[in-house]
Amino acid sequence: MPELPEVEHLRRTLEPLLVGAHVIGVQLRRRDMLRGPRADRRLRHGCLLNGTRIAFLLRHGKHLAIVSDCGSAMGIHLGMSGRLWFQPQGERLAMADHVHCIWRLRSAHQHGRLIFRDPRRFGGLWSYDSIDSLRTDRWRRLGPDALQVSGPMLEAHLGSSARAIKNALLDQRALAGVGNIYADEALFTAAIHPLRLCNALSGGEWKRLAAAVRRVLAAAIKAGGSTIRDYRDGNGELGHYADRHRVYGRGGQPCLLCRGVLSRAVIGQRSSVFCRQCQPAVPAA
DNA sequence: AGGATAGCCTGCGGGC
DNA sequence: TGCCCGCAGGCTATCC
Repeated sequence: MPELPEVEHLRRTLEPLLVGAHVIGVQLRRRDMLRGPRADRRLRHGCLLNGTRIAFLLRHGKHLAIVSDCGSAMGIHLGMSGRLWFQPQGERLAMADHVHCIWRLRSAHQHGRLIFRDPRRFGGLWSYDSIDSLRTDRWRRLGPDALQVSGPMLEAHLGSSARAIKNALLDQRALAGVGNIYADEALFTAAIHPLRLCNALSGGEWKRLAAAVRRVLAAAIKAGGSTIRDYRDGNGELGHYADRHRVYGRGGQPCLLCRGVLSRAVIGQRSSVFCRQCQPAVPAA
């Protein structure tokens, strides 16, 4: 369940390990994990960073990009169960099943491998000649990054929508980076019921919601993200934000604010947890 | 055209 | 012990 905080924490932990390293070999074990524009079969220079030197890592929403100093870029999406980690040379490959791609890296101070594993294969890799073409082809459809979102931005994108706010928050075209966990957490923090319709929210509520989204995401990044089952960072370490979830996964348990029982409902085919008292369906006048 | 729905995919835990 | 089922939810494709 990597959402924005997990991907951003991953970016931060991988950056010092990868930047400056030469990609001296790429082993793509499952060709169909390379998505988007068709790649040539031999992974020529630049394709999936092959033969390049890594310059920097970017993130937008839940999407990660690794950019080489010759300009080529690789897009990565972790889907539901994707993991990406660095392993120093000499260590045996743990969890070798479902490993779809391995990059051999060499730098002045360290040799090792970057490993992409994704059992459910909802994620994938994309290869581009430039970061601009990745942005144009892949990222153009995404809304503003959730870490930077403001009330007016949210209202501009969603204010006229007839959808429930919970569904709208998960729409990456409107807001990039929020998934089921942080949607529930942000709605609870903003005291907004998940079934409220977008076109019925006030300017003040949009502002409150945007602030809640930013605050929840920033706190989660600081804690290294939420490890529910699969997530690990670039060094294989767990994230600790799941200990601080106030509603996600806590249906039937007491609300931490009012001690009432937290409700669970399926909204847009996804489980949602919220507090009927703290997040009223009809806001107080 | 916006919005709802089905489908992709594997692992895990509960019930029997 | 082992099997079956439901659930987890990222996204895209398709339909209404």
